[in-house]
Amino acid sequence: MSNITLNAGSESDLDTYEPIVDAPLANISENSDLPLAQQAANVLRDMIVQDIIPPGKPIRERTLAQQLNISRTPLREALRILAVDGLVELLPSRGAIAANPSPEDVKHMLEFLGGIEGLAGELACKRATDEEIDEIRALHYEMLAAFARKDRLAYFKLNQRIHRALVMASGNPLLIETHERMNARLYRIRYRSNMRNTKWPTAISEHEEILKAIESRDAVKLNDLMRNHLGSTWIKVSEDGQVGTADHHDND
Amino acid sequence: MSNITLNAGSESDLDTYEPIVDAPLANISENSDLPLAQQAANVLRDMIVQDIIPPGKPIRERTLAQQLNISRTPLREALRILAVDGLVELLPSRGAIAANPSPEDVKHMLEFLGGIEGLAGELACKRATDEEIDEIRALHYEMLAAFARKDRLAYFKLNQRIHRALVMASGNPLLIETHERMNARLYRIRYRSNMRNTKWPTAISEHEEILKAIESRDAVKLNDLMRNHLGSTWIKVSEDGQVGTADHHDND
DNA sequence: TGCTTAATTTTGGTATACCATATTGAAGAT
DNA sequence: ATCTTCAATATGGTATACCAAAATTAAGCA
Repeated sequence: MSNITLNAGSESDLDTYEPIVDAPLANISENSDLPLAQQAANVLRDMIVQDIIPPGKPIRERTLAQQLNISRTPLREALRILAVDGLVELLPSRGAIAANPSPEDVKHMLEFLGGIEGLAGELACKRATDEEIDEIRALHYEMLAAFARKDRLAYFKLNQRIHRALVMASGNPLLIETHERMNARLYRIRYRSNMRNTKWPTAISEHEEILKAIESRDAVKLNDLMRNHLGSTWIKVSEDGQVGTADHHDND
Repeated sequence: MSNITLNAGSESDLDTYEPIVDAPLANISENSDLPLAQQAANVLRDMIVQDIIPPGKPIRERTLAQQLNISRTPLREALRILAVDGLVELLPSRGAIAANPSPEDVKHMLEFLGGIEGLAGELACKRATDEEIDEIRALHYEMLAAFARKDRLAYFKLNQRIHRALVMASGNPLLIETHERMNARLYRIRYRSNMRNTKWPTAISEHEEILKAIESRDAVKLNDLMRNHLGSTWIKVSEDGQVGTADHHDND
């Protein structure tokens, strides 16, 4: 039984689960033009993605609303939004918990994400501007720099940016949005996987091929590469066994 | 300026826009175990998909809540859900309107849906059970029957069922869900397109090929077929010009 | 001591009240 | 007659109140 709380500085699980270092949380401000529900959804999304709210953890409406200084109404709307996004699971008349995907779920998600990236890569080969490709190349070399320094965090973030840039270059808003959402759902898992990954050189060589493919605008090749690129993530994840934080019937 | 109202029996636009005949609307019942927000989302989804609420039409919370015999709270939650689904557009502090995709949007959606179906088809070739393929074959022949009778409505529904069955056979829940959602967003448009389609025989021959591919479990072939199968829809849509019901600054 | 059951508390679901902003319509000035 | 300005109204956004169903705890029984 773990005891992860909403507050930073909680006690257990920290030896096995390093906190995810990331951008600061989105914050809720009075003078934003966005409705509170939307702002709350953004904050909550960050909290779940960054493992501040770990998988399976019940989300109590009153307490969380109080912490965010909003009422339950916009918070509930935010929860509905995140449920459609797959980051929150709504249990009928039993409230919400942070999504807790099974290993099988993760396998499906990675397969799906690979497919999306493959499609996007194929389209990107046809539609990317030369400037977009230049930027991808630049990111690639930045990533190599992070690799050389063995800076796993920097590597991870650059890796994400490259994939994102490739998908953006597809020019299809639905691919972009779908990619972003699925990425959020997998972020936690891939982050952990990245920090432990022993097959780093393999990933690097795959990326070399990806860069070559987009540079030569080889659509079929890039599709295939990106389709299977995430496979290594799955191997890592499955080797590590643990995917989520399992049951969270305890807390606070 | 059109005058389509929520109530049946409205006046104009009916000569150019036949109502979409479909299954009865989901209904809101007291004794359902689903929360009202979820039920309302289902009803609203049907109303939008079936063009009872036409694209661009403002959705007034109080009036609609009254019509559905619920309060604004669950209705608003439903609107948030549908917004994530892309069926509703939320204008900040100006409420919600039924989604009104531009021709460009539709083009992207069809491209995306084709990609999803291609991926699903490829996986289906590898994973479909023989029984699933049998069922697809059966649906195919039912569809041919509808074609022989020139029963466009029956044809359309069977066509949808075939595509759905193929995607289901992929065994990937995310592909299935994504397909279903995108299908909902395109339903209205494809329905209209189907009712006017002049290249019916072409579609039929494509379906013959699709059936052959899944029967022989030719993954690459089926991917390609399904990927480009929807292209004809776009040609039709773009030829017809009008995609949505344009502006709806008037109403009620 | 362990199990069943009843009282209590917590929690999610829904309705309503209230507020601020946006929209509409009327009045007045040019 | 047209534009401007201001009041009236409608509408979305948020908070709160209330209820019913769960979950928890306490009490009673075997």
